[in-house]
Amino acid sequence: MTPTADQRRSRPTIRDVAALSGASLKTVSRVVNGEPGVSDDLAERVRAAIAQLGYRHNLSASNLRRSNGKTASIGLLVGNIANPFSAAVHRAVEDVARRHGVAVLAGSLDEDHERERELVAAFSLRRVDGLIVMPAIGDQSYLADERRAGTAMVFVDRPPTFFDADTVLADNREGAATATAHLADHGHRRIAYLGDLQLISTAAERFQGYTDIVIRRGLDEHPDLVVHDLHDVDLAESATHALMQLADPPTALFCSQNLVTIGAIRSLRRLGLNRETALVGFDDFPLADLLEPAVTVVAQFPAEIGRIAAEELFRRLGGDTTPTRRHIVPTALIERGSGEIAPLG
Amino acid sequence: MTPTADQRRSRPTIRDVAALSGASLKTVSRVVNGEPGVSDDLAERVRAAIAQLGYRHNLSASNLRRSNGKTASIGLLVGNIANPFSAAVHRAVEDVARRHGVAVLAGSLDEDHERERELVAAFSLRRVDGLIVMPAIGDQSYLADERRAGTAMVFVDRPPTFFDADTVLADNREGAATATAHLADHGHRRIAYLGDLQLISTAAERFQGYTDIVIRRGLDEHPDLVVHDLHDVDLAESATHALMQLADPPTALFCSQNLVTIGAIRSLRRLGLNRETALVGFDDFPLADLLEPAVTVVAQFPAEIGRIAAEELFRRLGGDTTPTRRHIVPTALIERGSGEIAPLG
DNA sequence: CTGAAAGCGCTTACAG
DNA sequence: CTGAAAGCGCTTACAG
Repeated sequence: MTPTADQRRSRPTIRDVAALSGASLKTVSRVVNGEPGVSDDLAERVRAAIAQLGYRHNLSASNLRRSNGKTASIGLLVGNIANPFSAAVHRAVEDVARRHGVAVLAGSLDEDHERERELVAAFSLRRVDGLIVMPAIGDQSYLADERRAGTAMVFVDRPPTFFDADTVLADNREGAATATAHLADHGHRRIAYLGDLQLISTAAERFQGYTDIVIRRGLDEHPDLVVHDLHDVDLAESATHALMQLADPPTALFCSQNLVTIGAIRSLRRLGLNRETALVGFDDFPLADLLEPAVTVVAQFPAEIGRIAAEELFRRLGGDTTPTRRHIVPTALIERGSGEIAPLG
Repeated sequence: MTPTADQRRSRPTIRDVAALSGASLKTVSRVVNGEPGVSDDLAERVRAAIAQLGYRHNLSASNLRRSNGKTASIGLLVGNIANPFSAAVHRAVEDVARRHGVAVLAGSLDEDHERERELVAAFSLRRVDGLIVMPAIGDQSYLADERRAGTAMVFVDRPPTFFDADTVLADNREGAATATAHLADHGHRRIAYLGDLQLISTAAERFQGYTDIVIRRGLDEHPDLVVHDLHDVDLAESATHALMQLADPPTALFCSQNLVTIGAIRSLRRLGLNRETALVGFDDFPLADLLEPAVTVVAQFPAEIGRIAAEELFRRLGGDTTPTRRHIVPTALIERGSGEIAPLG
């Protein structure tokens, strides 16, 4: 006896289903794809064979011949999958993709341009229909080939460099201005800026927003009050420590990013200054309301950013060829206490 | 003039590369796959053509004919991609997969068994080589077909039900016992248990660990001290509130899960009891050290769990057919303050 | 309503 | 070292 499909370890194919049900390949294909024009009787026999064999359609093989060639999968490139902002974007993208029957491949860039190119290549090899990219520092002109091949693309959180594509951004400059103005409104004139790598566009935008208010309100300007390139908690903590040792220390801090905010809080705690130094952070974080004082932040809405980006991508995949768009998602100031501390004296 | 490959919008194929370089399909295939036996000269011409055309290998087509049939992609199913525990597992899996040149498809289950089946089907359709699953409540016997078809599988965080497969778990029972014993060591006899859905195996294990110590140490046993089925922050908060209104309230709380811990803390804060009620949480969380009091926890190591699971999966994909294994990853008590509060009086 | 032949982009199994 | 033919699992484009 020759082995039948379900005795072998390999997967049953459409051929096995055809043999068992006594239908042709094409008829099985029709049933599997829900195409009309198969008698109820035959369709039922085919379905029974599918169930009996545990047949599972091969999407890749199907796509190879199919004219539209969609793989029903998209790629998502974020800073770091384990980071709450990226994770919230990811979840929102997943939810939209799911409604479209599309699977999501995801990868972390760790601010590494080489890694970005590798991941794009890896996803391209797998013929993703589209890409949602939170780009690393570096330019995106290399994506031209990819787009020419028909891959849809949307950028999130940061705009692409030397490349034009749909982009969904938080209102970084405005949000930072709001944070800084809020501190000024509470009487602060020496407001420090603690920011991430200057090469990151969001950091640059947030610094602009801070500067806008410093100039407009005539606040104290001093090079010591501005610290850039704080990319992790430890750097932020020591920078804050140094800042508070100045002869004339700031009375308020604007922290342009999550990890910076946490580093600054650690430092203020250690110095016992957390109840007298005002602080506003850019980007909300879990438990910000349970710290003492609770932390005032400019919240971004990563889930909203992810959702819009995914919808934009599917609009493009649906054939929309209108000019490139840029969505700006507003931020919101959440007053919790740390930003409402008045300057001493 | 007929359009050439790079003028059309579609992707160039191996055929276009062959035509441009003057080599045969097979030779181009050899170069693309790094197979030996191509003269330097020809290989160089092929590479030049690839670069000029922006040719990108089609992994699906390649796999269709290839004997091993590997898609170099795996699927990861977690509770919720946006949850820190799941996200940490995901990142660890990504890092291992990356070293193997494998891409990761990920999806969230939201404790929904139907969703689990849908995602497995969606990933199966895409012929993932393996699956790493943090299963939802419900049984996993439906995976038998999938495994017969050759898909490797590893379970994380929770064991599969009615299905045997490699599994990587935290030491839930032991960790919960350690937490409870720690509270007893600090003089507590009325220790409440606040837990997640009893149907979740980790919750059941943790309750066992709590019970082990209650019995061994002869601690107070009262039905009011045990609250199950707290699946979110709000439920945990109100359950804690009710607990503290008892005629004889607990002097210490063991919170068997992250969100429960946070809900309990919110409640204690609101009641002004956070500095006099001892609390140990299962599973660490960001900023636990910055709360007041800082939160003592039994830490799990999700990155470690994810890494071991991924390595296990690749071991199986590499052909290992030894019997199913179960890895237990130890937990660690981190004393930060909340767990070291002595009972009043 | 049903199916036989050709072909998607690639690799296998050969032959030179 | 190099390549022509057949075939992977499916769909397209036809024909009945």
